[in-house]
Amino acid sequence: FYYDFEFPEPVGEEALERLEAEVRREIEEGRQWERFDVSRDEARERFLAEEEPYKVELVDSVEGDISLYKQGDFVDLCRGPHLQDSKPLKAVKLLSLAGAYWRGDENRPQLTRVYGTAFYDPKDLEAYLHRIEEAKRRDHRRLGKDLDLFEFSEVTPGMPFWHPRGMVIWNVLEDLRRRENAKRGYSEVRTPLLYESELWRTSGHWEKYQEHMFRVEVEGRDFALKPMNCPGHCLLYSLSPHSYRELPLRLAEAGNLHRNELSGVLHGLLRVRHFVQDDAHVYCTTEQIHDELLACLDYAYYLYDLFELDMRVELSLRPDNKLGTDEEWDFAEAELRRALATQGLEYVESEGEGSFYGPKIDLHMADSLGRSWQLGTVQLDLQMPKRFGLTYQGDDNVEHTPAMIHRALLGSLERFVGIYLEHTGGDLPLVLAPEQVRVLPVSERFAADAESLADDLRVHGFRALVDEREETLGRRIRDAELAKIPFVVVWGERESLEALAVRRRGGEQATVGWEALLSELQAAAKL
RNA sequence: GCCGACGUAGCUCAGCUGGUAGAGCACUUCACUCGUAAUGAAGGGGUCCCCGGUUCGAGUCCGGGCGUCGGCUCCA
Repeated sequence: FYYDFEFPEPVGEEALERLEAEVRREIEEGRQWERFDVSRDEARERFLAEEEPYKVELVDSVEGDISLYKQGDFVDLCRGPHLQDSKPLKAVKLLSLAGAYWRGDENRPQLTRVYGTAFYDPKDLEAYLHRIEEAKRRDHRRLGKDLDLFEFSEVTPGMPFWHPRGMVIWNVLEDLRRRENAKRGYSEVRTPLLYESELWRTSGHWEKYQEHMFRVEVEGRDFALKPMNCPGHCLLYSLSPHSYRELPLRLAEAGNLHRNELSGVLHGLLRVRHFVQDDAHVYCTTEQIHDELLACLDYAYYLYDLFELDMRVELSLRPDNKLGTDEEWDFAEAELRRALATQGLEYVESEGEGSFYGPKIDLHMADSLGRSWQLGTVQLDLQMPKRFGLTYQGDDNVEHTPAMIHRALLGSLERFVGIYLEHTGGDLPLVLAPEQVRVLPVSERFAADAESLADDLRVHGFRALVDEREETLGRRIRDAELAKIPFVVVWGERESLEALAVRRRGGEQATVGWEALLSELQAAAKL
């Protein structure tokens, strides 16, 4: 609802508290809101008289008649519907203050936005706040600390330090990437981290993104760390001549990328300044575009299915600052739509959200608080190859310009791990669990046996450790549970290889033989 | 970058109106040799984010910076 409030200066938490008290008081006293429609001119005149330039602007930008709502003497714009009476409101909480640019434009003034929520039942408010608290326990930044996966340092903001346990996850993903790339006809390449600014001018990134690049001056020459792999790949392509027989040429590289993101947007692993994408660029003929797009989407969904992820699909169309002609964009957008249709994917279209060199299919997932993050992307680019003068010799003995598909499927590995931690709440499947099995000797007497059991597991390729600390069994069970270890094997007087005491994450217990345990682990560890 | 909040031990946090720092967990040592989510005792550990100012004296007050969190904008 709208509320007329003189904001105390300075705007801050104290103001928020005062506002909340005021709102509570008014609601308790009871307020009514009444709707009435007026013509645009009438609305305009009213807000002009009130010296409300923002409201005048809103009136001017709306089509047709205007609906207003009235509370006592206070009248404001509202498209409606609007609550008519405050009586049913039983719980109100103002959550936070934030600056928000007027009409979402950073070049315009910033107004103070108040976030709040209201419920018909105080219990619902409590439940809502509880849900937010719960979500915080799934926060990947929390889990990264608790599970000893990664951390950050003030000395290099936005650049993760991966701990040994985090690297286990990383390497599993990296192995998967290598294996599937090999299967799907990609060639692995490796390109430099630093390039002279000349390269970025050629690609067009310099003009748009130079403030966001890490620049290095060496002996009077201006270098920049690569913020993406594509120009390097184009450069690589251009270094030797190509025949149509080589196409499609699929170049893959999990290169280290640096982007100097604005300090205010950094967010754990989900938005970082140093990251690695499971990146690849496919150079192909026009005729090959469709099949290559399909192969990319197929590959992407193969990965998402492995991890049981539901992606939101967005088709991002030509932006204002696009390179190339409308005809090229018509063609590229149509190709992406056709691929999505063939693949049978539901998607929403986003005008103006495409990259400057081409439209893209973006694959999004939500974090624990419902915020949406882009993971995968498949982009069709007809511009970079031209800018880099890339060619291939056709069967007609004439030089042609190839098309280029940019694709990252998990997206950045950092972001993928972050989102996946939130998705699973840290209960990683066996394949990704840094420590898969923990063996607990009941007492010191059984330590040697426990160690040899863990050894056997390691020989079979599992990540198994023994917790030999002189702590009670209960204590070590608890620690294993908190560390979210998928399998705990207790070894003592009563156990033998025929009868192992196996506890699964969550508390379920069973007695199983060695062979059975091994085959269960092997089945679960397959990716 | 912008708006708001926050920054104290490895972690989570307490520290009232300025008098030079504390808890729980973790860690170390000792005792216990243990049966499915916390055994007990003792001990070590701090540039109170950084720089400057006010003051006899600053974790505490003021200014600037850095970082983090929630939004906004951005995301090649």
